[in-house]
Amino acid sequence: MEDVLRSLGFLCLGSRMKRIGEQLQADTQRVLDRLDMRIQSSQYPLLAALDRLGPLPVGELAQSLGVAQPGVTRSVALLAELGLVEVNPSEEDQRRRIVSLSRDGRRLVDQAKRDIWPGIENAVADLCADLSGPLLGQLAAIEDRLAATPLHRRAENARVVAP
Amino acid sequence: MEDVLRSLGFLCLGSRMKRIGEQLQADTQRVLDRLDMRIQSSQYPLLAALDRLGPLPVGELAQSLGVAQPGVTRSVALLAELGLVEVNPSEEDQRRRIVSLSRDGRRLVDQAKRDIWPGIENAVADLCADLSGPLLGQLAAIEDRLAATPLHRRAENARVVAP
DNA sequence: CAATGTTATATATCAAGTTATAGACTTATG
DNA sequence: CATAAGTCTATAACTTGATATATAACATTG
Repeated sequence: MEDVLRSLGFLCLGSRMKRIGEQLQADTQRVLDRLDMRIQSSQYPLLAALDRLGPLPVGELAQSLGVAQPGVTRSVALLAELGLVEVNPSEEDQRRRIVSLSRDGRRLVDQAKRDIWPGIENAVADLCADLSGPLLGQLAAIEDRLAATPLHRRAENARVVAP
Repeated sequence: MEDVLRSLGFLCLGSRMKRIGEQLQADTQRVLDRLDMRIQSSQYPLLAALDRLGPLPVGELAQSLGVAQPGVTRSVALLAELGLVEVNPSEEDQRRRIVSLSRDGRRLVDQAKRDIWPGIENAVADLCADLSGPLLGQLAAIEDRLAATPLHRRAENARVVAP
């Protein structure tokens, strides 16, 4: 069966990148599920942002993640519910709400940085290894490789190779 | 403000590709809005699939687009509502419902192929022109270029260059 | 050939993004 | 200094993807 998005090339590049991104996220989720993590893969970037940049107001968090503010408001509400982040009003400006990692969130991030993220990063790096040339060709190669060996298998192998 | 997804590299490649895809779709939508098209940019791949492959049952349509079947069922219902596709039960197998372009759908696709898609394709090709090297670098270049000159501006220019 | 299993589609629910807008607070100005 | 304008966050409504499951039609088999 012809892959129409691939055939259409640049015309549907947006749909195609979205599709690849979704598959990567879903595969990553599988890896996390096996490790008994209780949050969605899509929440990690927010936690990583707080880890890298320290406490941030909602708007700057959205900007640093490159998403719209309401999405961050919702994610923050969810993570606060789980006890992974804390939200405090800013002292200088009562409109701003400063988001920071809670103790549990700190622990989760530290564990992820040590035990989980390296494996995922290696798996994705493996997936993209030795790619070069035009973008569309690289995307096709990624799709083919993912179909041949899903990410969670690569994560296992990668973990063996990089202890 | 640091772009966290970019800093995290392979670890968040899925989120990042999704983000780029969404921006491309949104920008494409802007181009279409200006041209008074009444459907969403995300529906075009389905119409293009029917155009390329002819009438197809729902499942094969999903497969050719690389998305899950319920998404196609929903899109088809929407496009049928708009009168752009028709759905008929298969004769051999009463479970299958064959989707095809209606007369209006045919006309829309023909018009799009003639007047609209080339401009979009050129704009995206322009966006990706002269890219080479590692994937992450190309993605960063695309993000930078999109930020500098949004797609709808490129579409205008591309149309002038390629009559 | 009835019962069981399989397949195709529809439906329900969820997730995570979007835009538009409202409400609270801050800043600027006449 | 009161009011107007602006900024920050939350909420509502929508989009578009996903998975899980129900239903209906077909296929197989004891």
